[in-house]
Amino acid sequence: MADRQAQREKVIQALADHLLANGLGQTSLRQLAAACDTSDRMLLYYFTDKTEIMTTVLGRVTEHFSVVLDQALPAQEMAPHDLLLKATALIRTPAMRPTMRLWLDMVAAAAREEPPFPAIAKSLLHQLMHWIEVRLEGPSGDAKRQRAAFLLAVIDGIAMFDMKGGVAEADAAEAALTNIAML
Amino acid sequence: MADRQAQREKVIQALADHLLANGLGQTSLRQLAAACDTSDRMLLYYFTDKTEIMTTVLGRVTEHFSVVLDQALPAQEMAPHDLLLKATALIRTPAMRPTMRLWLDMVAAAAREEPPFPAIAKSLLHQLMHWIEVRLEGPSGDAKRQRAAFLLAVIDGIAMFDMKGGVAEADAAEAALTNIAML
DNA sequence: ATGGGAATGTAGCACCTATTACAAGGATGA
DNA sequence: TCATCCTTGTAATAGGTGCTACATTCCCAT
Repeated sequence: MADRQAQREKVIQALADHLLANGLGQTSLRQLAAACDTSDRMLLYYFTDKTEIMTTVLGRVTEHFSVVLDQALPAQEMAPHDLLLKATALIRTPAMRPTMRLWLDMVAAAAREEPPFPAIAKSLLHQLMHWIEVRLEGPSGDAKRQRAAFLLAVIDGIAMFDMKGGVAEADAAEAALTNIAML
Repeated sequence: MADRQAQREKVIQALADHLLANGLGQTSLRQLAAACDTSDRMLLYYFTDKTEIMTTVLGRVTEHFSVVLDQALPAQEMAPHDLLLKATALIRTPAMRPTMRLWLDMVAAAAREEPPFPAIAKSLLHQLMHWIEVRLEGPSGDAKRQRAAFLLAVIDGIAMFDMKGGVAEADAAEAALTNIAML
């Protein structure tokens, strides 16, 4: 019998992949179990709760998300405009789509005050804000935080177009970015 | 017995309110029935399907949404900057919050390719684009469409902050709007 | 080899889901 | 008055949900 801790680790990875591929819609214990080739019984042996499963797996996903973002764009200050273009292009990458879709699912659940999603969403939001602030040139302070929030809104808004089936609108908004100036 | 058509109409209204108040999370037939003071049995007498219930009610909600938007801001051309400020303030109104939350739920469901949401989301997206283009000064064409898409991305992105529990970030992004210039 | 504990399977619980079959109420036209 | 049809209730279907009780198998230390 492979020892419990190792098995649990494999399950977390498999479930992370499953959530990325299928979103928060197909998450009954039986479906999750099928996705990682075990039984619902065993899932509740590795974890105490369905809640613990979800928080653990989603925690893993968001960790990975942060790492990917950090590696994709060096943590080096740049002009707002450059950051806007690069971050938007990065986040609209096909490889990023599953992650963004899952992120959207989580935000929706958070907006509906469904634990544990509000906490997860807020935490990831702060991480994203930090990711931007680190890469944004200029002195820290309220002004920088405001610019960062604006950039994140734009990037997120454009990514959201893709989720709505509005690829054309996303392309259009991205094209418009070249004509934006931030004072 | 109040005639079927009239009763059906009342039910649609009550369910629209219920969805606005509770999102797409609490939508079992029994819950819907309780929300409009009838029985699940009767819901399936007024409508053929749960799907028909949802499409009808959500259609009503989006219709109402469009009307509210049209009435809140006169259909008159203005500078991009003005439109951006006014639309953002409008959409962040507390009264708008239920609608935005439901809209978010629908986008999430659409992203997960769950019928009938992709169609609904795309349609509403086009309505919003049109709403902006009508109010945006300057000649029509690709350039205008791009600016409109950008504006919608910003507005939506800021509204999304509120959904994530990031009121502070939404405020910050809104404050940053005064320093944005569109060429 | 054997006892003990960890790992896993089987079966079931009580509850929820959309939907339907059947029957009964109630009004309405003949 | 009676037959008919529109409306509504009751109850059941077949399946899904998170979770648990019990039993079994398996490995490892003694």
